[in-house]
Amino acid sequence: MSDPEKNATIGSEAGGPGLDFIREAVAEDLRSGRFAYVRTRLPPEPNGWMHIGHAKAFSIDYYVAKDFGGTCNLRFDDTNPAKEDMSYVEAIKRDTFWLGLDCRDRVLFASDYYERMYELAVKLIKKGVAYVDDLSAEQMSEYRGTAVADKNNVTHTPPGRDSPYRNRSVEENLDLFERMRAGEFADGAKTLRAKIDMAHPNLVMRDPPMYRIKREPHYRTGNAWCIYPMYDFQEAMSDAIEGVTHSLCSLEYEIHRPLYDWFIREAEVFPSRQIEFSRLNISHTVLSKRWLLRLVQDGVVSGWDDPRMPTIAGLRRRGYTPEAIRDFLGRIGIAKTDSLVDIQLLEHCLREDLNRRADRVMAVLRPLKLIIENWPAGKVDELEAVNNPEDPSAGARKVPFSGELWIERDDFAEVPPPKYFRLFPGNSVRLRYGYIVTCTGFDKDPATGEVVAVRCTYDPETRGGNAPDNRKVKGTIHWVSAAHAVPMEARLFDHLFVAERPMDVPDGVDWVTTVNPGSLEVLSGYAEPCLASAEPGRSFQFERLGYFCCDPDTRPGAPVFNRSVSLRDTWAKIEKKQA
RNA sequence: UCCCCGGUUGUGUAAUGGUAGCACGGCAGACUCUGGAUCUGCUUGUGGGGGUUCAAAUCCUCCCUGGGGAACCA
Repeated sequence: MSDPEKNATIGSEAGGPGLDFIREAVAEDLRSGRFAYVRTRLPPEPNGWMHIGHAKAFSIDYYVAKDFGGTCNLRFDDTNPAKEDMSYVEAIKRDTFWLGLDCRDRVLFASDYYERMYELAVKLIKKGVAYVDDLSAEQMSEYRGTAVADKNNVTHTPPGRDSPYRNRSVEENLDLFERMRAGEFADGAKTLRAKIDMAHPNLVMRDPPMYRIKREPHYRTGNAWCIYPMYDFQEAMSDAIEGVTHSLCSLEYEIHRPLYDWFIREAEVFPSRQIEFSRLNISHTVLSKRWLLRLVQDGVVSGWDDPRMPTIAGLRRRGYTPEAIRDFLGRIGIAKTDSLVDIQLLEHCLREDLNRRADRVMAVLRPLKLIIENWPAGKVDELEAVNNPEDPSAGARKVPFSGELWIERDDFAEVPPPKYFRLFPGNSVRLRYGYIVTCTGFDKDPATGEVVAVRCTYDPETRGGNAPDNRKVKGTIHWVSAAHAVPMEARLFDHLFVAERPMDVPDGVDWVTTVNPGSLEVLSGYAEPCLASAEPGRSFQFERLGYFCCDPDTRPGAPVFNRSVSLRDTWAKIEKKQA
């Protein structure tokens, strides 16, 4: 790595109006000389799957460093062996890099600093600002005090009480801490605590624990340690060890900042600066490891990578691109207000990205037979279709056309509603890239009354969809030649929750039960021949229907597609208004 | 007021004492071989009251209101 100081830039665009408050603070720190360079870190705990909320936090860290010519570490905060695992490390790395946050050369682990942190803890003991306590967890909690509501519902925080072990001598504390490490005491029997102020109005500052005894094999250090640092001490020390200038985190840690600063001051280490921002909330979904875990465990979704999940793995499987996600994260901004971002913005970003890049194809999701009565028996026409009108370099392809086609059930109406300009008896539509046809009638199942086939005649002069007589045909519908169609499965998704804020449920209602029952719909349809060989992960636009991504469940000859997002559907709006 | 942090159109964000702007959504129209895309227009906002000032979203003050805060989790 080159000298970071040489790379520090305030940047022409960095420093003026329009900067978010974090970049503003960073620019000021560079200007004032508080820091000579910028270094941030992504601090995941490897205990679960990464979701788009993490992606927001990560990209703030990553791009703040990048914008100021600094560096960004990917540091795993792995100090709770009970929950952590190497598989999560790999999953988080994969998702982070996939998003384009490339910290490949700077992957670090807090667990590599255990020895150094231990030494720093000893330093605090020697300074007389840390002590070994024998209180149990329950006792400690009771001694620290708690916020209580009085009869007027005003909460108060009475001062806490000193532990009887608070005034042990430095020598005794040193000895005890060493023996904690050596494994002489049972789990939970002792803790190392910072000696701050048991009457502090901020509960976090009332002699918080720094180390606990926990005999649990660690996924990286095995049984080398039986004591593990707690978050506040670990975070401050890890940041210092790495020379992190700006330790960016979400608002929930705001109240921990005084403690973060206290540890830095007392340990006399590199003075990282913690800055907090609000975490991401998105409407109609939940963004919390614990809640997402619940959805997986209860079988509400098929797994962490279910396409309805807001996890990175889920979004990827759904068909989200890194570009779309990054665009979204850029648009929502950075602030300290509690916000709820409309999921429509995320969907908009995907549409915009895929519109530029996805090849168009034709597929029918709810098939209805269309019979062209005057089509020469056995004739097959090869018609040329444009792959992507937004991208001429995508070229064109041939699509087979014959006398029996599949069309969308929605594209025929026995009795047309107002402003309907698709197929109905007597009306003409254009078959996309094909011919203009006129509806002559339809067949009904005598028993059920269901329309089973639509009949029409075609105009041979209109090959390719052009009308030589310049007549106006309002509707253009998509189709698939029945004889050439590839059967396929389409999975349609709706919001995971109907409610904007799924967690806001009345007392006594379990939020999990409010999952949108219509969030998954599986259809059997037909696609044009080129989709027979679609590769998992590839995205297409099914004309007039939406963007679809080929799912890993795809088997040879049996493609499966996930609808990533629908197209904007003006007709659906009109229909809704009419209803 | 136990402590901390917030409150700008429906949503998210900008304006750093000097024209309240942008994006998404919504609505209307143009165009179109996707009722797609694209383009144009429109609408609506500084939580409230006082104060300082020529001038306040911005500074002061009181009130209202939302979030966070006791873990041997991070």
